[in-house]
Amino acid sequence: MSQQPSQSLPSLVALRAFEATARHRSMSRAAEELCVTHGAVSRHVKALEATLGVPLLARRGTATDPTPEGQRLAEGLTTAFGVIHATLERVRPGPLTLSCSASIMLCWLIPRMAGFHRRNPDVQVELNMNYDKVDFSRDNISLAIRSSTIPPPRDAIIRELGAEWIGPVCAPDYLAAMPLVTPDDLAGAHLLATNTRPEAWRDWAEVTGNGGLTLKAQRSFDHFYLLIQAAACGLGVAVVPHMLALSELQSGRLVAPFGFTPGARHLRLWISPQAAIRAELKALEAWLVGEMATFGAAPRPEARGGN
Amino acid sequence: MSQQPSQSLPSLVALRAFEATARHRSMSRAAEELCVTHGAVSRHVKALEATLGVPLLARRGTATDPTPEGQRLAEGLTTAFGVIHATLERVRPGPLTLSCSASIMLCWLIPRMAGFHRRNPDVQVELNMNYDKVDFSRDNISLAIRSSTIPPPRDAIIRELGAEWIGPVCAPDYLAAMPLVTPDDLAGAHLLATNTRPEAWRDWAEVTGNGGLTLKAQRSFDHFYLLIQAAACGLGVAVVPHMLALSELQSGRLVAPFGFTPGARHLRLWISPQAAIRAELKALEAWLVGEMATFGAAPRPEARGGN
DNA sequence: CTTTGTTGTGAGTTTAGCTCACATCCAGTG
DNA sequence: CACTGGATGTGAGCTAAACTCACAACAAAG
Repeated sequence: MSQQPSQSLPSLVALRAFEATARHRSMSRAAEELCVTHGAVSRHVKALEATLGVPLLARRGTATDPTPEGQRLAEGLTTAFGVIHATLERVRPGPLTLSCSASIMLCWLIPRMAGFHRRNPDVQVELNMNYDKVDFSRDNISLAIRSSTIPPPRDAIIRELGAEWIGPVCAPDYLAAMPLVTPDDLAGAHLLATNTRPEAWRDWAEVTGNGGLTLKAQRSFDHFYLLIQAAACGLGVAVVPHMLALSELQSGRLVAPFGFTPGARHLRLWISPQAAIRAELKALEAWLVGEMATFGAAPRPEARGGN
Repeated sequence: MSQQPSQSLPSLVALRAFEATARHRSMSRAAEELCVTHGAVSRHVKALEATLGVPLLARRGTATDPTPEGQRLAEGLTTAFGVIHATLERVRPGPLTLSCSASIMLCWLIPRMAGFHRRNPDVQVELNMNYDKVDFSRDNISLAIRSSTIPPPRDAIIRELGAEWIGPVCAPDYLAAMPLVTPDDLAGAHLLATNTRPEAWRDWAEVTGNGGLTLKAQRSFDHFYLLIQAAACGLGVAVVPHMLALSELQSGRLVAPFGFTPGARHLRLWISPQAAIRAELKALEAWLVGEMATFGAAPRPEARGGN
C-alpha cells in the first residue's frame, strides 16, 4: 500500500547481478549462475554503484568483498529474492499431464518422448494412461489425445491432428505362408482385432471400397499394443493404425500387404482451458502436432507400400 | 546460500508490473505508477501467466481482481519489493554537497541553480559556503569549486574550469564623473578590493602589462559580493572576476571600462573520490562545466567591451 | 618472468520492453 | 438499442537496456 513512485530506482536486473556477486564473492561465478558473461555483471555492479552513489565492492587486488554498505544491501536483496523465489514456487502449478490410450502411449508416445525432452529439457510431463472422457476441472489433465469418436468436454480447446491411417498387418513369415494379394484372400486368414474396436475389419473394408466383404475377427485383444505383438508373432492379420505399428514396420517384424488408408477416425488434442495459457503446454502441443505430421497418422511415403 | 539455478524464472520487470497491478486492481493505474503504457503492463501480466501457467487475474467484465493464486503471489511480491525498497533507502547516501565561496555562491551559483534543477528535477544538491581546504573523508562534501591557488587534497579528482577573467568595474555614474580612458587614470580613482585578495589590483596591472603602475586599494570588503555592491553604489572602482559581476554588468548597474582579462588564477572542481561514482554527481559536474563555459570565467563576446 | 585467474571496458549486436494505434469488450446511459 | 466512456488485448515496429566479444589491466602464484 505504500511504495512511493520512487525516483530512479536501479534496474532490478542490476540488483540481482549484485546480489549474486556478493553471495559468491565473485563476479565470474555470479555471471555463471545468471548465465551471462562476467562483463555483463561487471557493468551492472558499476551502474548500481553509480545510481546508488556508494561503492558496493571493495576491489583489493583480485578479491571482491562487499563494502559494509554492499553487505547490508546484499543481505536485504538476498532476503527479497528469496521471498520472490519461495512465492513463485508456491504458486507454480504441477507438471503438465498428458493423457492418451495405453496403445498410443506405449507404441507411439513413449518412443518419441525422449526427443521432446531433448528439445525442452526443463518441461516436466506426466503421462496419464486413460481413454475415457475428461473433466478438466476435476481431473488433473492438461492435454489429452483422443479419437474424434469421443465427444470432448464443453470447455476443451480442440486441435485436429489429422486422420488415422489404418491397414492390415502381419508377420512376414505369416504372409509367406498365406499370400495376401487381394482383399479377398483375407477370407482364409486368421483375423485379429481389439476389444476396444471390434468393428475394425468392417471399417477397413468400407474405407477401401470392399464393403461387400464380411470380415470378422476370430480373436481379439485388450489393446492395440497386444494386438500388434500378436500379429508380429505370426498369430494372424490385424487391422491397426499405422502410427502404432511404425516401429514394427520399420524393423521388418510386421508387413502391410495392402498398405494404409485414411480411416474414418481423426485424432484430436483436447486442451484444458486452465492449462492453455502455459508456455510449456504450447511447446508440448507444437511438438505433438509436428510429430504427428512427420511420423504420425499419415504414413511416410516409403512406408506406404507395406515395407 | 540456497538459490538454485532455477529454470525459467519470469522476468523481474514482469513481476513488478503484476505486483503493481494487483495492488491497484487495475493495469492502467499500475502503468501510471510505473510510468509506462497500459499495453506494456498487459503484456507483462500475460507473459507471467504463461511462464507460470496459472491465471493470475480474473477478467470479469471491466474488473481485474487477482485470482487466489494471483493474490498469494502479489502478497509475496509486495513484501519482497518492500524489502528491496527499504534496503535501498538504508544504503542510499545523502544529497550531493557542493562547496564554494560565499561570493561564487551568491553571485554566480544560486542565480543559475534553478536551471540545473529544471534539467535534473530529482537531484538534490546541498550547498556549503566555505572556501577552505577540504578533507573529503571528514567533511561531507562531494564537490568543491576552488581557485588554483589553493592546493587540493591528495585524493581529490581535479577538473579544470578555465581561467578566471578579471577587470575593473564601477558604477556608470562614477565613470561619468571620473573618466577612465587609460589605466593611468586609475591613479585618481577610489580603488576598492577584498580582504581575501588584497593584491587584486597589482595582479590586474601585471596581467594587463601595466606592471609599472602601483595601484593600491584604499578600502576593502570581506567578500566579492559586498565589493560588487559597493562598486555598484558608486563607492569606487573594484577589480572583480567577470563571472561574479555578470548580472550587474548585464543590468547596467556596473560597467567595465577596460574590459576583462584572463587572470593568473584558474577555477577548479575538486571531486570527492567516494562521490565520484555517483551518476548525479556526473550530471552536476557536467552542468557546472557547461555553465562555466557559457556564462562563466570567460566573458561572452559582447560583454568584453565593458557593456 | 611467465602463467593463471580475475575484473574493467570500447565497440558492436541482440532482444526485452516499450510505444502507438487500433480492436475489443463491458457497463452504464439517454 | 445504439452510443459513449473506460477498461484491457494485440499487431507492428522502434529504442534503449542488456548482452557478447575481444582485448586490456592487474594481482597472485609458480
